[in-house]
Amino acid sequence: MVLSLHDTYARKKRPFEPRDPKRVTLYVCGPTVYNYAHIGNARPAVVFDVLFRVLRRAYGEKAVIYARNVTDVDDKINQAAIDQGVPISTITDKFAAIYNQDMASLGVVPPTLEPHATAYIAEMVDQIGRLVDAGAAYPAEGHVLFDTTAFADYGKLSGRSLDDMIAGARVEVAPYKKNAADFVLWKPSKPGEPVWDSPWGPGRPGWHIECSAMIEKTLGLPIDIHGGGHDLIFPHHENEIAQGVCANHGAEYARYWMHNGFLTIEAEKMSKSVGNVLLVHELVKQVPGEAIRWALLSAHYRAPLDWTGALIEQSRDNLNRLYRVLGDADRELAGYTDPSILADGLAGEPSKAFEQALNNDLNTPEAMAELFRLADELRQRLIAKDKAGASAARIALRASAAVLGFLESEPDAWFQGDDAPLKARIGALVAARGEARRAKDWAAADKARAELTELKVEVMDGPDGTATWRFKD
RNA sequence: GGCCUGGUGGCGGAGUGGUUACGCAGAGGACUGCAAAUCCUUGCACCCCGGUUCGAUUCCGGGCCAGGCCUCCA
Repeated sequence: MVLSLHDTYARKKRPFEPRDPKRVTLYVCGPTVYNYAHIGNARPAVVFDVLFRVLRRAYGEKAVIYARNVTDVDDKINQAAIDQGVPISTITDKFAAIYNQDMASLGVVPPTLEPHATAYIAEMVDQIGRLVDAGAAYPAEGHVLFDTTAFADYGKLSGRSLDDMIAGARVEVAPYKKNAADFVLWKPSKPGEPVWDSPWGPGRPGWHIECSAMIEKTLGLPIDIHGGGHDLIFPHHENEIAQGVCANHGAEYARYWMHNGFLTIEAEKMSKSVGNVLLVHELVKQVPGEAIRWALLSAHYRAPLDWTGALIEQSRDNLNRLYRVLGDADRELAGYTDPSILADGLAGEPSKAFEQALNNDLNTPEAMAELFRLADELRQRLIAKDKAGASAARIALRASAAVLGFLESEPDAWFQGDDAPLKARIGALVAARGEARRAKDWAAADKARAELTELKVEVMDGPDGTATWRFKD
């Protein structure tokens, strides 16, 4: 089955056909590194991580080039540097590293390339120069502005006309702009801000030019897929197209545009003023990264997602269910050697239904429902004592889940953590309870269970005094 | 005001022109020393109004509601 993706530009789902199946290119707008990433920042990172994984499965690991930029020149960064009295790089290095750590904790695999804006200033200056030469940009009072009337398709991605934009302009138009909708490509730096030389005077690049220059340099036009948050469609992506096309004699810029929906917190927009900004850095201390990832993928990527306490609880419960089956399977199948694995040495393939769900514009909720069907299949095989069938089901479940970045832990580690001394203590209590149950000393058995409950441990008794246990959430 | 999303059962959330999503929570049963886990059974839905149709939650038109963008914002 063919992968089909919703293209914002075409406003419909289209079969995905890369320009060159041996070199599939994906670009996603990454973080501005001046602060910790919040859960809203994490959504595109996780969504496009899934796309990256799907593309790599389809075209091969080496065939997919995924670039996610790091914006390290920006007003907010400058302000943070001034506030803290440190060089810009102190801020950007720190938060770029933290961003990568946080994303890794959510199971996001590193992109192929992570271009930093400050490493591509020369390319930006070059692209601005070509825009000026092409008559699509003009210098004015130390700035260089893009002339939006020079690009006939300006507004096509976001569905706006220039008239709309002028009518809707809520900001005072700078006097040096020819048209209200014109945007900055280059601007003079204020004292104390980072500054680079350019033919139009010292200064720094505008925000939009970063991405188009880096795309041109790192991936080459046209790229196959450009992704980002829904809120970036206008003006950021609209402007990128204008720059990329006009600087390259009308060449195509990106062949598919994908945008993930907005995330709210308890039905409210996340903002500092509301005080509901949820940092990934803090969240991963409270819940497993996989559960956060599950929550982010539990809605289709284009749909709005409301982040609530109930959502994250439910996500953890969902994973618990899958890990429980897996744990039972591991116990039942201990010592069982699967002949199919020996035969071809394959790690296993996801189920057909699972792949179909993902191929249908990354329908992660349906794919996750398929994980439950596979888990159910596994459970039924275990009940039927069908070891070969159970083994096959376990492989399908793990292989499918792996495409989404789930079930990456061992079940015992998921439920029991890695605190060895504590585990030893719990193990002793569980054993004591088992002894008591064999002796039918119910009082002693209940006492051991009560002590375990105090440690937030749940015991699951088996026959003959055997038992498994896990931490309650 | 313009543009873009979305509106499904108690909750989260897919999908479909006419049969089950799936998960969580709830109810009943089995199992269990009692539990937990597990299994079986089960109730609960498609924003409103028109239209197309034998038949619409699904297609078309209109409306209402919620969120986002139009200024930095994923």
